[in-house]
Amino acid sequence: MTDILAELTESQKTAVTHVEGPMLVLAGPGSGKTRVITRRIAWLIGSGVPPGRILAVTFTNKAAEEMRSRLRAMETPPGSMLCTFHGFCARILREFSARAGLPAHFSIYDQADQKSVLREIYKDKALDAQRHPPAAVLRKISRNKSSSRKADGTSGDFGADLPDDLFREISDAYEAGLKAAGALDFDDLLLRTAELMDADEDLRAGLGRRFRFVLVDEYQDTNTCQYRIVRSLVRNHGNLFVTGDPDQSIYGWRGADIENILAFEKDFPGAPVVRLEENFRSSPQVLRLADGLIRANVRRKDKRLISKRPEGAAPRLYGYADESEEALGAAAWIREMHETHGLDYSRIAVFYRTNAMSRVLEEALIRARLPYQIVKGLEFLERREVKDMLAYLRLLANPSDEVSLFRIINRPARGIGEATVRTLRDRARASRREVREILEEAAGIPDISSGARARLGKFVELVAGLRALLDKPVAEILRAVYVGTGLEAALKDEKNEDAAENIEELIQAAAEFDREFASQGGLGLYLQQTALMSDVDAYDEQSGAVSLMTLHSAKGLEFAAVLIVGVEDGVIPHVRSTDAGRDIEEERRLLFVGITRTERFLGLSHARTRTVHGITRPAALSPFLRDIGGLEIAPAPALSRAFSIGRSSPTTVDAFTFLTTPEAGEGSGTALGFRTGQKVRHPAIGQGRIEQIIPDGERSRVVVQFDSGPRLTLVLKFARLEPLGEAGPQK
DNA sequence: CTTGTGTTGTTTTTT
DNA sequence: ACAACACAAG
Repeated sequence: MTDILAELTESQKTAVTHVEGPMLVLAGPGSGKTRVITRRIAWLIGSGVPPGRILAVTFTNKAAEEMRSRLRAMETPPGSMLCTFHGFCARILREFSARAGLPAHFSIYDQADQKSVLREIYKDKALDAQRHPPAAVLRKISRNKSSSRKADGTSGDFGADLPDDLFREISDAYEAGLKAAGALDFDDLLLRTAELMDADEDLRAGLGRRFRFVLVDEYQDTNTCQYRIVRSLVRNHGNLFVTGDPDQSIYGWRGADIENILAFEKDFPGAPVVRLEENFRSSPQVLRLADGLIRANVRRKDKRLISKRPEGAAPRLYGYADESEEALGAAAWIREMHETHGLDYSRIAVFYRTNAMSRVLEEALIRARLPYQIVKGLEFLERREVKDMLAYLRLLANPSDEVSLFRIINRPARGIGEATVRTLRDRARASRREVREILEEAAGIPDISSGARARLGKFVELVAGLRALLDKPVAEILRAVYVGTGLEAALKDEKNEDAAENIEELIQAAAEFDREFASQGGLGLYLQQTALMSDVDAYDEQSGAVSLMTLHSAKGLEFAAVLIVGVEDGVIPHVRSTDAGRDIEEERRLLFVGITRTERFLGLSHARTRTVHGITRPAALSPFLRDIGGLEIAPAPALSRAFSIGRSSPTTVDAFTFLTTPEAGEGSGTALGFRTGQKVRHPAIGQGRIEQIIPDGERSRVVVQFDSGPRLTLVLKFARLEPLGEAGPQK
């Protein structure tokens, strides 16, 4: 019991030893939050609470796993429920499937599955996917479900021709489709659980007794459904312990409501609030930068960030001509971190705003022969052959699963073509029955050719045969599917060794699952786990490789050295986040989250032009960096030539002078020193001629036609244009 | 019914 | 610029 409190600060102790009643822990980045949660679980158990009475909800499986292993290390008795919200809900819904009106083996549909459902609907209703983009429809459906607020009109979905009644029609058909397929999407998992507890008081109270102590991590990222679930769970005992940080709320776009944490004290009057403001992760320099940045936000709880770490290196800002140079610069930066500072590659990370930005980085790292891992776990599960295999499994577990059925009915090719499938589908729709029922009696359908009928019959038999294996270990089922369906033979025929290897890997992994979870339920749990896997879950801290990931994925992780690329207006904050009334503060928080992952070395980089969708545009430095103008940032030294690759030694930053010495930009009049027609030189792009001047105070811009081709609009202050031959030749 | 070609959107972030 | 997807030919 005593070592549970070892090496804790006073406020951490207060949180750890809290037992009855609600508590809010406002935990700044690096403040030992995970430690507090795990120690509190240990404390509760040490005080006699049976482990099974404790529920701790985390944001990612990774975080849950981390806690589990820390508890194991502390030799805390196992048995507490540590999982993600979605995992928890999936489990509850499976346990009480009958009361929830769900099939025992409901499927969980991911985004790709959702799209398939919509595709079918679009076919049925002859809708134009161009005019009414399915993605926009899905976004809206998701929003409605996860906020479970009355839909507040039709705000937001720009560009989508989606009148209310059409949306309602598609949305209704979508829900009907899911229901018929015995499937739930991610939002349903939460919504149905919330509804179930509202509708079934016995069940709600029972769960409340079962989970007498509820802990919720990352509370700032809960949406309305999750909030409802939590409130229902603790209604009788009020033992709710939440940790979070409003400044790290970055999931508003998927329905997370920062109000949940901001209003905690109103929801639970008198609840003690513990602030963890000491940061055990980042150097004072990093923290100062982060603090200066986040202070610009209005909707937050004021909070100090106090570094308990020794002084470190000054954060640097790097400027490059374009994203390729930036990527090469990143490689050089990584090398410097590794070689001069002796950091292991696995302690180094590069963050970016969008997944698409990883590509250039990858190319550069390959060229520089640097080991890296892209934290994107779903890539493997998204392989076609793997998805096919999983679709078979889902179909075995849930015969109604139409998306899975259509996916594999002709995979490998077994002569059941589009025409046949359409007939089945149309008949099912016409008679308002499930496709599988039609399929099973297909032998008697006259408008299917006898050949096709025979093939359908064989398929039905095949599936029935496989279904007999349902209770076997997952690896065994997978093997039977692989061989029995002829997939193995087909891949061999195609000489598709990659695919074959992937499937072998899948079976291997399943065998591991079987060993670990044999007792807790077979195929159902396996499918649930694979469906609820997330990107970060694949992050391997011991890979010995540099980690590349999105800023979103980075949350909860920490690295000795962090480089954030693309710190530009339009990237961070992202263009799509600035329009349609979305919250710009969330973008600032995103950068804050990225910065605060850093222990010692922080780099920010930006490119002066960036190519997106094949269009090259000039990119101004992120306006967020202006918020930290008063802070000390060491000048960015050009990286030593020894580290630079090819011709791409990084150029020193332009904007920097402005940030550190504001007076230089303001009154000097340099901005006005330019005139139309003047020849200028840009350190990265080369020579050019000013075509136009757009005066706009601090943000005065010039349009420059460069000799090398591009015509760019540049913000004078950032662009560091040199006047060239003032008395030079005039036309 | 598969295979190849052309056209289109796609990209913000994810459980 | 690229992938997915529809459409056309073999």
